[in-house]
Amino acid sequence: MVVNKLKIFIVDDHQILIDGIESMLKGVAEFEVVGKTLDGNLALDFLSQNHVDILLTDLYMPKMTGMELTRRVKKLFPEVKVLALSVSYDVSIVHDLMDAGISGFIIKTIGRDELIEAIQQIAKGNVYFSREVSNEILRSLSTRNDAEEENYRLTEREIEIVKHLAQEYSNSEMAKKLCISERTVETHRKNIYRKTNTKTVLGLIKYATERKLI
Amino acid sequence: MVVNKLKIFIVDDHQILIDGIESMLKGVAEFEVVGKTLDGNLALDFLSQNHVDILLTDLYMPKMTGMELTRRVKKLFPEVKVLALSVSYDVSIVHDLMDAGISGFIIKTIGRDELIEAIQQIAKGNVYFSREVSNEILRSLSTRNDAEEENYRLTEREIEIVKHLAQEYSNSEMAKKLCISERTVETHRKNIYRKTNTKTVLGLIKYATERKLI
DNA sequence: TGAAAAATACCCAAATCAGGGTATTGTGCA
DNA sequence: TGCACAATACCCTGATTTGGGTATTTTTCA
Repeated sequence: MVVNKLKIFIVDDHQILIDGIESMLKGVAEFEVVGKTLDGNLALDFLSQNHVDILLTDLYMPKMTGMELTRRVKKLFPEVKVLALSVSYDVSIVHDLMDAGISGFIIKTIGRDELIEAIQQIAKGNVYFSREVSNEILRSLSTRNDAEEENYRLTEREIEIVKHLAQEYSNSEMAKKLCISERTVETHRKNIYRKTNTKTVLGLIKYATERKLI
Repeated sequence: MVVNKLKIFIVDDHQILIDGIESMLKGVAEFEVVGKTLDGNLALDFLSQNHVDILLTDLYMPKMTGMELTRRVKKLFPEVKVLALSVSYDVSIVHDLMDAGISGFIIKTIGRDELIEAIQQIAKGNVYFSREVSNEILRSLSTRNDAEEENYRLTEREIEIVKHLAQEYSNSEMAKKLCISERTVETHRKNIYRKTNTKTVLGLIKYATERKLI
């Protein structure tokens, strides 16, 4: 008797990881990788025309973040289960991901076996989090409310400013380059500092680098 | 007739990438993954006891960077060819890697085919760089020699200042912490900027990081 | 012991940034 | 159609940094 295979779709901006995961999942009889893309939009296109059980997505991607992709997927195709893959964990983002309807969250330090386990669990309807992540969630629940890490998202324009800051542009240089007033640049910068809770360029660039915003 | 397989060893702090690459290379008859670790030191241990043709290593790892691993490997086992894998390219680091004796440098946006090609090329004794990387190297070579790279050395105190700057200390904070006048900190800073030919904290930190001053 | 280098400190001025506002316009979503 | 948000721009002020000096003391080393 033929069992229906779990149809899996992979999104990651690193081709090598896609290929690797695909090779890895090929060895599992109950899985079938039905597609893969480097970019969230193409994933949405695919989902609109094909049946997919599980969407495995990287969180930090240039064009569309895993968060945004999850939101859209759950809105358009709520039956698709989403498993997020990240290089690191960050409790604040996990919280938002759960709001967005994520089914699981694993970090890249895990191996083949745990990946397979995670996929099997969420296929059953369970929720799966890497041990590191769930520990951190528990820890943060117990020490909540002291330093409320608000999770503001930077707008595209703001990220553009951050990228320029990373290249050592001054406010006036950015104003010239982007054809906007220096006042506007200052406003963006203020908003960015407020949202990221940073106070210096260096701190901001560290923040942005850690979160792969740039 | 049995052909000798290329013995490959993988080092990456992300287990999933290791497993993925291994699965990927398993499909290639001429390759054999003889080992893999999450950590450079264990790789060195392995190399001391086993024959390995190619060491495939991530560049950014917590305990030992790919750069350091490359240096040690080429010193202890010069016949082992090293292929570096990175999420992004940075010309200055590529230059240092070549000094360290690297055979190839690829970025994670490449796929299975290019990875295999890269391994085959460097096994032959050739050098392989991802297109993005080699383009950038050529570009940087063409714009060389304009800003004479004087090799001033920073004093210990100056490096101490740089380290504090990297931790987002302001001049007045450093003055307090180091028990010196704010004027002195300013002087150090001026001298540092002059010696390193930088103008901003961020630029300085980049300079210092590239040269491993901090 | 004497010269060189390093660390210290100060003066001055201009440029830049940080942080507090408010306000207008356009766009997309409910 | 109206609200929320993004992008734009301006006001103000104080803090901080940058960049040009000079100068003294301490350390290092030939």
